[in-house]
Amino acid sequence: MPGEAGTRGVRAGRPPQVDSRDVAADVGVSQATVSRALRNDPSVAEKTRLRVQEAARRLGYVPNDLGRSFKNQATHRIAFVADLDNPLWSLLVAQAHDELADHGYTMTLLAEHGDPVKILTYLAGGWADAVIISSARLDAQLPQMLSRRGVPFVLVNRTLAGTAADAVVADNIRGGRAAAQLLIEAGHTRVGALFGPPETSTGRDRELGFREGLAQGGVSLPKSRVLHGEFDYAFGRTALSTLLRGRYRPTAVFCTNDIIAVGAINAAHELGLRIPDDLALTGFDDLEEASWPVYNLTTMKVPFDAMLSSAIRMLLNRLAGDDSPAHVDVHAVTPVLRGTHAMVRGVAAEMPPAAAPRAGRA
Amino acid sequence: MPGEAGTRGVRAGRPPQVDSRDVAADVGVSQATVSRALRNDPSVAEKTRLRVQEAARRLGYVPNDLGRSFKNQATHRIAFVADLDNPLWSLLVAQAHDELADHGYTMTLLAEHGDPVKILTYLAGGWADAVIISSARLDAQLPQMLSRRGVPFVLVNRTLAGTAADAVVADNIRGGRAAAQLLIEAGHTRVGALFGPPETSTGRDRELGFREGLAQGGVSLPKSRVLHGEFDYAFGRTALSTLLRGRYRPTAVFCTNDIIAVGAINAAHELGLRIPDDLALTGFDDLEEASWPVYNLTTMKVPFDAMLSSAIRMLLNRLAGDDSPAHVDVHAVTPVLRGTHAMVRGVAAEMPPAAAPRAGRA
DNA sequence: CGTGGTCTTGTATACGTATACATCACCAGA
DNA sequence: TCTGGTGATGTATACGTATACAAGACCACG
Repeated sequence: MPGEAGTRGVRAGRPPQVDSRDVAADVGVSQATVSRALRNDPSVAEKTRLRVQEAARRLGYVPNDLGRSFKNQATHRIAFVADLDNPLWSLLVAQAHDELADHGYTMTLLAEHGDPVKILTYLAGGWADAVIISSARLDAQLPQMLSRRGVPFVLVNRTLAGTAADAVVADNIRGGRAAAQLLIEAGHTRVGALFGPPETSTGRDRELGFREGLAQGGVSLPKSRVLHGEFDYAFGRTALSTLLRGRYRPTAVFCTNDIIAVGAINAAHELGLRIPDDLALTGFDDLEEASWPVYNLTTMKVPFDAMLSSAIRMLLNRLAGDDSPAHVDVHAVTPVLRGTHAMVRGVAAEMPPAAAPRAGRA
Repeated sequence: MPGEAGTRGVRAGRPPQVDSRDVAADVGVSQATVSRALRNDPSVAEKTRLRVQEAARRLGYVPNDLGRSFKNQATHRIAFVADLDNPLWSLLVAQAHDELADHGYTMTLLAEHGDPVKILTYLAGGWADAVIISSARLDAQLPQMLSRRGVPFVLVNRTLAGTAADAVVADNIRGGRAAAQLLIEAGHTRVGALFGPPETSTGRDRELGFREGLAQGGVSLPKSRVLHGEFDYAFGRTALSTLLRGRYRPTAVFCTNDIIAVGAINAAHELGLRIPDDLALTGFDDLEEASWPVYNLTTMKVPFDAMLSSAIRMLLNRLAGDDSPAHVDVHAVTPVLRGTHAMVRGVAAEMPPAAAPRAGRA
């Protein structure tokens, strides 16, 4: 007969694992009673529960999570799909970890750049109870596949075309508009832009809003002063130099997120440009770095904390059985005025940048 | 009879899950054959395997990961315990994710600041096959508990007192010494230091090495020019100001990691100090930011890529059955000379900092 | 035509836990 | 004393997969 005592729970080369039956044998009760006692089932007599708990502690019993998950067909685990090439993810992941832990969930990380089929195989196989998707491209197929499989998920920071899905986003269009107004009010007329990837909703919407804002203010945005690229440092750094090589260089540049702006500031620093005198910049996101003295970046605050909390709340509700229609939660964006934009007093600089007197507003 | 078709695999409110028996019924073979066919067991006839695979695809069958993990008592999942308060973690996690994925493992993230008992409960319960610990305090109990439980683990970047455990570290003592020599060779005699937490091996060893290096060069390090704090931006920023308030302010400051150095540079920027003319700085780690123009930080390169790869290799070997004695892998640290240290030409500045001619070396 | 072997598939079972149901002890009330 | 009820525990089973073992089909060869 297989499964004799002594052969059970032996993982190759490891100490034999104590299971609930061992505890039961020790106390002299059934395995079921052990299970109940440790889960504080009220039907277990107080005295028995104490004896079981004592024995469990003494024997070093820890419930086997694999058995438990298997039985319940639930893992208490939530997958976080992030774009690990975008530094923003670490901010979101750290917060998500803590909030999920508060609710008894753990988090596993999946990179978006991984094999999508493999990712789906994991997720469809009961690998996690639900999914947080923090950085989807508009054409991503994962959300549709998940909803077909009935795996709850929520999109954070970005949305998707077509799919009706729970999502939490910032009001990127308004934010883009506000950024445009900021630069226009400061007197800039020769404006440039470093836009993010058009296949992301953030990239698309911020660009859209910014263009709208400029149009409302009667300021044009010629193609020669526009570049598209990734949401990363490298793009900001190289693209700014490119932008400044043009014939009519901009006096102000809209950067579609703070990372790009940081890259741009570094490029400006390297070129010996003074900010905001020679060149004004705005970012988007209000990462912590934006407030650091070396950057002191004027930007649009995106309330990631609140957004992520909201997303997690939505997801936990779904897990609790909420089956109301998909909901998109839009959070307002607020300008944070720091030192990288400035009032233009005189005429904007020509080829050799002339100093514009500083007039910080915040 | 329970378990009739139609009631199986129904998770509350979700589409019924297709299991291997459904596929078996569809093809007209046994469940065992399905399992074998999809795992490419050579004992399955080619024709049968194709029929099974076709049916699996058609029915949308995905193996239930919970059942599989349960059966195998293995998750193909590795836990990464990190200190989420230290920005360094995101660098390590991103790389670990990809390397583990290459080997068929997924990664779950656990914050060190979480409840240690809960963490242990997870890990002892078969929750992950192995553990990477990236940021242990010297007094951490987790490693001992893991080794008692027989859960394979490896320490990255930091080591522990007493415990014999697999670990991969940088040669922090030598690195500290090299940093001291660097400043001494540049002519600094009035040196200060922003040391990290003494209860981390990195903090302790880098401090030790730096003190040794200074002693060898005959340079003293009075208490008034030393501060201890966390490995974070806030410490660097506030501590530098404190340091400069002293009577005999340092002309050069050793920062125990790059994050602290970045904080210090920001503080210097805020105070209007020129670097390296008014104040020289060195960091430690060589994060990407160190090379950015606004920082241009002279630092000690810690080869995190190689270290993490080595750690993962060690861990996978353990999982493959390697039971050789614990091994500590020490990686060399190399100075990266950039713009924040400089040769001191004249006499070091007194209270009102006088300019020292710039003499960058790299 | 039987025998032994090879290929292929089926049958049965185990992994550890949670829980529906059965059972038993005990006590209150008639 | 018997009945019905309650509280506590035991028994049996299911979750989905992987695999040892049994067994059947088929062929080659004597």
